[in-house]
Amino acid sequence: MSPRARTARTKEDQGHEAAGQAPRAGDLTRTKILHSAEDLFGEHGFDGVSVRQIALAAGVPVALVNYHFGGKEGLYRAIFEMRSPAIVDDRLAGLRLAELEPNPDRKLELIIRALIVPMIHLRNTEKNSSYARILARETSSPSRHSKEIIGEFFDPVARKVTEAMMQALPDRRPEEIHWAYHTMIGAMVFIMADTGRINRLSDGTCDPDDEMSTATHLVALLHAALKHGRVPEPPRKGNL
Amino acid sequence: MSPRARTARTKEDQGHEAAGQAPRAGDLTRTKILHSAEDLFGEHGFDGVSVRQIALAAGVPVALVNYHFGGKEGLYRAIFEMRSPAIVDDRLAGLRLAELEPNPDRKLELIIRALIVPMIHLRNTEKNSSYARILARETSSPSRHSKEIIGEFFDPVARKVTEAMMQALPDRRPEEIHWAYHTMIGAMVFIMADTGRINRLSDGTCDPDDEMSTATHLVALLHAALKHGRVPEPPRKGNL
DNA sequence: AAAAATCTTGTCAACTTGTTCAAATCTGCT
DNA sequence: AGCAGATTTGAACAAGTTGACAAGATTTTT
Repeated sequence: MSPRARTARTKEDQGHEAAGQAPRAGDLTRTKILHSAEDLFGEHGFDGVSVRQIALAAGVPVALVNYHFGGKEGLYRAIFEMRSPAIVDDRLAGLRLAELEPNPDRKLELIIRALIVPMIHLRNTEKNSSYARILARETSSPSRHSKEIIGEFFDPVARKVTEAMMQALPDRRPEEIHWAYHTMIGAMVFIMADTGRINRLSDGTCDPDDEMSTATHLVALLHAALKHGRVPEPPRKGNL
Repeated sequence: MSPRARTARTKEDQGHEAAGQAPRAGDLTRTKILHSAEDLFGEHGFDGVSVRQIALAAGVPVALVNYHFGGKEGLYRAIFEMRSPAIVDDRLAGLRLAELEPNPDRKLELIIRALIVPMIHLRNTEKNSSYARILARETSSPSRHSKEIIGEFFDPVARKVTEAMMQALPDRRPEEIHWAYHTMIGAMVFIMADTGRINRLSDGTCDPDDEMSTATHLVALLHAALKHGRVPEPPRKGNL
C-alpha cells in the first residue's frame, strides 16, 4: 500500500514551518495539490470538482492525490487542517484582548472584531481567499459531512465567543446571545462567500476586497445589533 | 424528440391551480419529480445529487426527468420557477404595507419584516423547507450559474428593498444601505440553511422551527443594526 | 556503495454520470 | 373505433468518475 497516506503530518508542515525539520521531497507536490484543490473547491464546491481537475491544475498525475492524501475526502480535510488553526488562533487572541478591556461597550466591539476580523483578513490574503469561500460553503451546508468538519474545527472557538458575549452582555438571556451569534456568523459568512452580488447590487460602491471598509461596516452593524437588539417579550409559549 | 420539453408551463400548473385549466396527464409525474428533486437538492446541492437518485426517489424511470424538464439544469430551474413567485410577491406586498406606515421607526421594521418573514415562513411550511435550503446554498455560491439564477429571480425585489431602505433612512450613504442589506440577507440565509448548528450550540434553546421566535429575534437584531449601526467616518481613501 | 524508505508515473478496472433512443402505452377527440 | 399526440418505459450511450496497482525514479539512511 502507501507508506504514509491519510492526512498525517500536516501540523508539522504548516504549524512550525520556521524550524526546518526535515522537509521531505514530496512536500512541494503536496502544497501544489493543496493550493489547486483550494481554488477549485472554493469555486465549485466539493462535489463540483473532480480529483482529475485538481491534479490537472496542479500539474501532477492523478495518482499523486491519492498517494498523499488518501483520497478526495482526505484532501478536503487537509485543507481545513492547513488553514483553520490560523483563524482559530487569531480569534482566541482577539478574545484574550477583549477580556482586558474594562469599558463594556468597547469590550463588546472587541469580541465582535475577534470573531470577524480574522476571517475578513483571511479572505483578503491573496493565497487564502478561496478557503474563505470553502468555509462559507461548508458553514451553511446541512450535510452530515459539513457538520462534522465545522463542528470539529470551529465549534470550540464558537463556544468561547458566546461565553464572552454572555459576560459582556450580562442582562441577556442565553437565547438572545445565541441568536445574535448566528446572526453575526451568517452576515460574515455571506460576505466571505464572495458571490459578487454585493458589488453588483451596490453598483460597485461596496467592495469586499476593501478589507478596512468591509470590517468597519460589518462591525458597526453587528455592534449595533448586539447592543440595542433586545427582544421585547420573554419567551412565553403560545403567543400569536 | 420531445413534444414539450424545457421548462415550459410551470406557471399554469402552480399559479392558478384552482381553475382547472386542462391538467395534462404528465402533471402528476412532473410534481412527483419536482418534489423529490427539491428534497435531494436541498440536502446535497446541485452537484451532490444525480438524476438517477431523484428519479428513484420519485419512483419514475430516469428518462422521464429529461422528457419533462429537458435535463438536470432544467429541473433545477423549474424548482425556482415553481417557488420563487410566492416569496417575491409576499415581499412586494410587505413593502407596499411599509410604505403606508407614517412612523419612520415602525416603517423600517416593516421593511425588514417584508424581507425576512416570507422566507422564514417558507422555511417552516412543511413542503417548502427544502427550497429554503436550496435558496440558501444558491445565494451564497459564487458560481456563474448561481449568480444567473439568483440575479434573475431575486435581484429585482432586492433593488426594491434597498430603495425602500434609502427612503426610510435618508441620512445614510448608499454604501451603508447596501452593507446593511447584505448583512440582513446573510443572517437570514444562514439561518434558513438549517445546518442544525444553532440548535447544537445553543443546547436547543434556539430553534429555527419556531417561526415566531426566530422572526422576533432576527427582526429585533437587524432592526437595531439598521437603526443604530452608523459608520463613523466618511470613506476617505488611504486610511490605515 | 548498498539497502530502505519515500516519491512519482502511466495504466487499469469498476462504476456513475447526464442524456438519448425506439418502441410501447395511455389519453382525449372526432 | 380509430387516430394523433402526449406520456412512459427499459435499454443503451459516450464521457467522466474514483481509487488501485506495479514498476520505475528519487532520496535518505545504514
